[in-house]
Amino acid sequence: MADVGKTLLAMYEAMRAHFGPQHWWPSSPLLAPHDRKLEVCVGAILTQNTNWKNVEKALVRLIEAGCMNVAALDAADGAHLAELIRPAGYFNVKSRRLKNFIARVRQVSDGGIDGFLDRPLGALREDLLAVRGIGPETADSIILYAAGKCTFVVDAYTRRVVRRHGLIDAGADYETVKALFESHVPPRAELCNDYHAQLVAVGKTYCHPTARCAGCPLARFPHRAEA
DNA sequence: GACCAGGCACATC
DNA sequence: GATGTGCATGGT
Repeated sequence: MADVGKTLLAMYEAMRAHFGPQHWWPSSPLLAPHDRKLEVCVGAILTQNTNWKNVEKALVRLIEAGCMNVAALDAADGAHLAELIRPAGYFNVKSRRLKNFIARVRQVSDGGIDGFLDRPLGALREDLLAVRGIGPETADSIILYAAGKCTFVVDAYTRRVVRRHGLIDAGADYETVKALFESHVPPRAELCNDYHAQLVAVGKTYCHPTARCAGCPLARFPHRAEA
């Protein structure tokens, strides 16, 4: 516990050296630049408890149907929207969640996704969390990857890695884990972005109940082997 | 055929 | 306030 900040940065450097930059959003080639931010928002909702490959299929279907814009999503019939996003699973609930999100966007910024996102981080986060179907992880994903503002996204992988490395209590909630990173890691959006992606890579490849620590870029940092 | 994947809302205890 | 359950597809 000598210097948590140094440890967290060293862990990041080790992961990045091992996996290379992860190029998470907004690097998807699916859309023209002016629609990219909306695509990220939609993707953040569709990826809830869902493999990203399936989300991409749903995003392509929305784009091909001409629905990847605020007006079209707002006007779309819920059942039709559900059918379009079917490959991403949970299509009925996610259709409602998308409609809830779009309604909030129109309410706040008179229709534009840029106007909605380009506001102070606190107000934006509060608005997102008020949408039924958007929890803290999805809200922070939108803030970081769509709005490009610096916030730390915490997911199951993040929790598991910091817990195993003794950086946080077992019962720590979302905001506590988020605060750990935000109080020790330089507040740069690119860093928040790639750090989260690196943690996911470690979590998928090494840091889970059945995997071994051998080969993990974080193996040289103090940790427990068990889940 | 079981299990998991870039969660959240709601019911229940 | 902690824990359990439904939502649903596609890949391994």
